[in-house]
Amino acid sequence: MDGSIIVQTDMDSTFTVTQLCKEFGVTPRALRFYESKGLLHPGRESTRRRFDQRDRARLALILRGKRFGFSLAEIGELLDLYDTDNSQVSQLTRTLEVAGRRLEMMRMQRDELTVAIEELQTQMDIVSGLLDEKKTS
Amino acid sequence: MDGSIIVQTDMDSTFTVTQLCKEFGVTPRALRFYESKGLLHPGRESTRRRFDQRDRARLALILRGKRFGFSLAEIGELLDLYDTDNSQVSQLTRTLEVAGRRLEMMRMQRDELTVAIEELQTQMDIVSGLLDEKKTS
DNA sequence: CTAGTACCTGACGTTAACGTCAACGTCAAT
DNA sequence: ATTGACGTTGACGTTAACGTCAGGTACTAG
Repeated sequence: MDGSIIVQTDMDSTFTVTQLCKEFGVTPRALRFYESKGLLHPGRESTRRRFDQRDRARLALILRGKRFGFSLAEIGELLDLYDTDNSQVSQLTRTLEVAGRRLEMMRMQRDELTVAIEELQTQMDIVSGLLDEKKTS
Repeated sequence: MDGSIIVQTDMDSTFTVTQLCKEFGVTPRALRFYESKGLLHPGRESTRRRFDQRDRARLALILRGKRFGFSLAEIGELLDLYDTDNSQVSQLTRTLEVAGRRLEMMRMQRDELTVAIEELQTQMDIVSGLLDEKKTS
């Protein structure tokens, strides 16, 4: 023996479905769905999926993108841009374009939401007033 | 003088599909959909729909509700509450409950959106910086 | 009688992002 | 040999709020 406790030949980390699921709080179905959409490209270890660091990173980006409200299609596009060549000016520019549009939409959404919140609050105040009258009568 | 210009026997107004559609900017399909969901109850004039003031008012409420992000199901519930007896304390209370929950959700949504906006802005700034470096090199 | 216009009723299609089976494969442990 | 844990591939189901036909009716104008 070469005297070492051989625990893992590849500590270089590769993950199983459930590992990633637990870590990111998603379902296996979701991972498979992302793969089917070309967002992830796990290898196989005799039928079973094996995700490497790159996939892990991509998954993180996917979930972050979702939080931003990007659709999976948009996320896919952005991931592809990252892949091709991160340093190309045109790619970065494109990324900024897409992100910029999303940002604009998010701001609009937020503003509309703010207006709606205020309106609803007003409505509720009115009803609340009515209710008080009823009670004190 | 009551010798007035008699223009319409029923100025008491009843509307046709297209009239309401134009006024509120919705499609006939939408009106029929709302009816199928029990949100509107137009009468018939030999197959054709006739909407009265009450329906018109309900439609207005429906659309307002949508702006607030209520689902049609929730809107239906609220409309029913209005119908049964608008003055009953319990109904008003229920209305406030439902609206309160919605308001809470809207605020959460807005807050999350705000965070996401800031994050995305940060990301963009970073990428933007990268881009500048590339250009000035 | 014939257009034309407005309207009607089904009923299937759409979109996103998975959920939910069913049926089967792999591998370590018993 | 068998049980379990874990995983796999289809493939159809779900939800909301309508869109989009196809094919028929009702009534007015000419």
